Amino acid sequence: MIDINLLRETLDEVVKKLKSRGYEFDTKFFINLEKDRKSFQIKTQELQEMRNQLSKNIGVEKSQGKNIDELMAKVSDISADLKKFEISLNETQLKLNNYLLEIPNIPHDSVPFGRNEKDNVVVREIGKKKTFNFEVKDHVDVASQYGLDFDLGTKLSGSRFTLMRSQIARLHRAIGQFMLDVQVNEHGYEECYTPFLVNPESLIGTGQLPKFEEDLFVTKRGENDLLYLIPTGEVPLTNIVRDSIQNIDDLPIKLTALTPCFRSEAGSYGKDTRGMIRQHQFEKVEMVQITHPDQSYEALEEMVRHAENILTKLDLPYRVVTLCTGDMGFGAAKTYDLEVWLPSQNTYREISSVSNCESFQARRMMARFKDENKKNTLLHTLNGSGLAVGRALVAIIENNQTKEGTINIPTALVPYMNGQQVIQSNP
RNA sequence: GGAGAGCUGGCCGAGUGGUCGAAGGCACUUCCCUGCUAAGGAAGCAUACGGGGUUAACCUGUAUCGAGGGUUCGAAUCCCUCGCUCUCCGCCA
Repeated sequence: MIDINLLRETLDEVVKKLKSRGYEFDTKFFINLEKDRKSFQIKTQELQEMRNQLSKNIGVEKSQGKNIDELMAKVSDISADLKKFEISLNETQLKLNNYLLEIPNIPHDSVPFGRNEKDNVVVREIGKKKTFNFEVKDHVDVASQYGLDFDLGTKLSGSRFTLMRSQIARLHRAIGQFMLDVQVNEHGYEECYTPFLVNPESLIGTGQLPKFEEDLFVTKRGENDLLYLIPTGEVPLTNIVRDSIQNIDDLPIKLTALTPCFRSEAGSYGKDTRGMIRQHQFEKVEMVQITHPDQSYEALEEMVRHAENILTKLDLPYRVVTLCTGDMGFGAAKTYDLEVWLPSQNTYREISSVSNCESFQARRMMARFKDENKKNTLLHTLNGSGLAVGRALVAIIENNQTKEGTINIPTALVPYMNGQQVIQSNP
């Protein structure tokens, strides 16, 4: 949620910035609503003040034995009047709030302008793309013989679900464990195990609700008792600080978790239908940092390095891109994507996304800290993948395939594979 | 799933219809006193939002005693619904 005071004070500027990311702000709607809100609120509070004062007088005069009928009648009138204004005020504030909840974050000034992913800016390309002296296969063709099974995934659940078994299941587990260990042991994140089902408040806090409900899987107990499957570990990790006032000395708070992620991907029916690039369920190691507002952009760069470190250790070629204004996610002020090289597609594909949400989520969550002057101030929240496990598996399979159809296991993962170095038919 | 108890400010804890945003204590901050062992004294100390303003510091108002409704001139206090916590029984990994 963006700061309503920014809208009140610098409306034109905010509207312009939102437009740069493709959001049309309804200025007229907002101004009218805000005008209503103000008049209703002033009137309501005025009447409340009168009522409180007169009611107080009733108590006093009653104890003095005076006749209070006239006063009571008067307050009664005020209360009736007040009720109307209270209802109007509530309705207006609800409307205003609902509108605010659906406005995306304001892009940081350093974010390049652009309309879509074509306008993203490559920051750096790291690692040598391997050359193959044979025709490369994609991960589906390489790994089906080792336990990657899409048919059974479909049988059990439907499209975009995968069953992994034997060596591929093992490798998949190894990747997740390895990534989590690096984030905890080398980068200083606190390891967390989180709920995978969360309440609507949490999803409003991080920005998935109310606007993107169709992307979520929902579970139902009673009619109004909903829990959602987390679309990313960002949700439980970031919401740890919801409705809290943190101590400045505890900042930054660095959290990580290996969690499954569930996405209904409602708007992506035609995309990536083959293989496990785009699944309804996948695992991801998430990094979250809760920082002082002055430090969030340093933290952003640091988190990109933390994600890069994983790719480097896995010996995977990748590039870092800065997302342009038009391609950023809802809550982000600035985002870097890490894209890993996939030889079968002869292209880079997203494997990590690291964002600074500034105070956007913190405002929704009322996540604050006592600043240098003892004033409650909104925190900044950042999140990033470190990394997506399923896509890392794809990248490893494809980049490390051999002419013989075996898969070399990256050195960093060998200890997690009980010393195994190659995936092959009879290990 | 059954039975019972409870939910008040950072914490403990008073308050059962009227001047209560809420006694008292602890913790914390500043100051005073004291030559010193967690000694004494004074003051301050919740959050959100609104209005005004010389727009960081000030003045003022409103709301908030788990949440939401209701009764009432007036609700922390009475009624209803829901949520959460704890105890006992059952069940279970």
